[in-house]
Order: sequence, then structure tokens, then C-alpha cells
Amino acid sequence: MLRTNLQLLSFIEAFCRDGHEGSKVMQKKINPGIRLVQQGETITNIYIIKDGITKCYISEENGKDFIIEFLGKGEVIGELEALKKIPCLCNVETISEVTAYAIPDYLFSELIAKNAAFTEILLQELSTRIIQTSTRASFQQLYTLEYGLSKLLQLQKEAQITISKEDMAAYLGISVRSFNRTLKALENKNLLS
Amino acid sequence: MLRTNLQLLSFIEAFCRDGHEGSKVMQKKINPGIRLVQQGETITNIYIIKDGITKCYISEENGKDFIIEFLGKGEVIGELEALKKIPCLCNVETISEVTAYAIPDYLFSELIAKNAAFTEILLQELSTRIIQTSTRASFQQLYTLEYGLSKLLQLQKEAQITISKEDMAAYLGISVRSFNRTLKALENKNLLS
DNA sequence: TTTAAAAAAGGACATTTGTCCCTGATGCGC
DNA sequence: GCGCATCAGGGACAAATGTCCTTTTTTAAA
Repeated sequence: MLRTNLQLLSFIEAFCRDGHEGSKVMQKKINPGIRLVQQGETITNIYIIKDGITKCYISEENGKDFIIEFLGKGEVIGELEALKKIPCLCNVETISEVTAYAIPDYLFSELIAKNAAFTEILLQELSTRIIQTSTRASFQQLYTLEYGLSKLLQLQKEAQITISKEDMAAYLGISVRSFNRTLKALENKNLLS
Repeated sequence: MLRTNLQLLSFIEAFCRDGHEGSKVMQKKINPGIRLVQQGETITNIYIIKDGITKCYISEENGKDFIIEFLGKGEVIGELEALKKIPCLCNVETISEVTAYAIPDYLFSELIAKNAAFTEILLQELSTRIIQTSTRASFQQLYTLEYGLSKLLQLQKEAQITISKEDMAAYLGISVRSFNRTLKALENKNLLS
């Protein structure tokens, strides 16, 4: 549930250190609860998270939110928009304090054109996203909420992060009421078993 | 709902025609209802659909299926598996008679390494898949079935294809019973409005 | 410590969806 | 045409989920 890409992080850190072009990459520090990227907006930077956690979510017209993913170390933001030259699909909001590299989009395009290692990392990243998104969509549609929630709690424990109930509900695509109800049901089962 | 990628189709057709390497690409004709690719299996070919329609679906352990996408002209099959060197995530089954190009995986890797135009097309394709998968997951989780179904019927009409009720239900992630019920509800509304 | 305000949790009811099973339609062999 | 088998459709009930609103808990201020 919390994605990371340490390979990409290493790449960008090396790039900043070694290359003369590294100076075009800015480092930013962002407080928790700040919207880094706004759905529908056009952005000119691609971000790579150096540290911290963000949530990437779609706000639907009916007022509901769906969290696509929680993004951590080494994850990239805005790459789809840069590749396809479209406005942002999602909102991205910081959950913790976040440090991120900001890469101007022309530099991003240049990297793809000239740096095969970067392109390979990017291909891997996109592949992983498709796999995870598809797998999750299937899982959430076809299993009971109780099963999905228990799996989510487990993942959260493993990742050693704390996600608010509201965010977990948005990740599962359900109301907070259902979330609470199912949580209680799970707790009761654990007591009994 | 029915994805196509005419750019990729053009590319591969030109590649077969012009290059000396084109001869390594085989053309296959497959009858309807045949499973091209089996979940969990390892494949050594990447397919690009020249003509016809397939469905790409995940079979969950609880016996239910979830259709990720319907793939048409120019769509590629097995690219994630080749890129990440993993067993197949999905089943892919022909719905109509299908003609497809079969590309050995070593040739696919070679193309990525040596042909920037191909890589660019691939990046675009992967991006599109992420966008569509995410958008759909959000939509299906947050809107009513009735809304989702009416949109699906509309898409089906536009694409001028016929999908079985069973497949549409699997695409929506619901039972056939719910599908029929909602369909009836929609029909009644159309009569009244 | 007390009280008011805000946030979180939960009860009650309506709606949606799944499951199970029956019914009626369709096709096929005789 | 008749009888049988098969399958799609739908009825009935159970389970899951959303909505609305009340109750409880937490927080902060006086």
C-alpha cells in the first residue's frame, strides 16, 4: 500500500551529485497536510520523494475521494502528466513532512530521450503501478470488505505507518461508517479466536 | 472500455515489412473463446493484436473473475511480464476471431534497448493503462452501479461491439444477478423519461 | 474542575447487492 | 409435435453498505 522505489531515489541522488545538470533539480521541504499537486492543474515539475509520505487521490464530482496510492521514498509524482502532456489526474497531498526533488519537465523529457538507465527505471516503475493498480481493483471488487480491511491493517502494520481512518476508508472506497463497523466486527472476531 | 493503439500497430507492421528482423515476428490466427495466455504461466512471446477482440481478466482464488480490460487493435499482451520477468498476471482470452503478432521476448527487450521510437510508444501505452485503470477503479468504487452500467452500455454502443452479459458483469465486478436487476431498472427509467 | 465546542463513534433505517433456488424459455433428439 | 436437458432470468430472503442523526468522547478554554 505504501509504494517506494529506492532504485529511482538512488538514481536521482547520483544525478544531482555528479552531473552538471544536477543543479537544475531543486530540493523542497513541504509541511504535512499540504496539497503538492492539484487535480486538473497543469504542472511543470516532476517530483521524486526523498523522504516522507504523500497520498495520491482522485476527487470525483459527487464529492467523494478515492486514494490511488500512498507514495513514499523514491516514488515519482507527475510523470504521467509529463509523458502525456495532460493536466493532473490526481491530487497529491503530504501526510507527513516531505522532502522532494523537483525536476523541471523539460529535464525529465531529456532524461528519457538520452539516458537509457533512467528510461529503464521508469518503465519498471510504470509496470509496477499497472500491476498494483489492477491487482487492487480486482481484489477490492471481488472480496468482502472485511477481508480487504484486515489485509490493509496488516500492510499498514508492516509498513510501520499510521494512516487516519478517513484515509483508510478513502483507500478502500467506502464510507467511514462502514469502515468503523467492519473494524469493530474484526475486533470481535479477534477476541473470540 | 475497448482499448486500441493504432500507433503501436503501425509500428509493428512497418517493422515486419521493412526490417530483416521482422521475420522473427510470427503472425497467428486464433479462434474465438481460446485462452491465449494463462494466469500464473510463464510466456516467452509478447503479442500485439492485429485484429479482433480479447478480454484480459484476473481469476481470484474465491472463484470470481474481474475483467481488467478488453483489448483490441494494436494492444499489447505480456509486456508487463516481459519487462518484470514474472509469470502472467491475467488470463487473456479471445472473444472474436483474433489475428496477432507474436514477438519473442528477447526481441522485445532488444527493441526497448535499441529503438527509441518503440520505447516511446511503450511508455505512452503504459501511461495510458495506468490512467485508465486508476480512473476506472475510482469510478467503480465511488459511483452507483446504475450510473456505471449506463456508462458502460454507452461505451459499448460507441465501440460497436457486443459483450456478453457475463463479461459485462465481470467487468463491473458484480454478479450477473445484480447486472440483470440494474439493467431492468435502467430500462424502466428509459421508458418513463 | 467545569463547561462548551468539536470530532469521532455508533444506532436505526433505507438501499444495494449477493445467494439460492425456482420458473419459463430455448434448443435438440426422437 | 413431444419430452428432455440446458440455460437465462427473476423472486425471495439474507447480508452488506450508505445516509442521517444521536450519543459519546475528546479537546480546549474559562
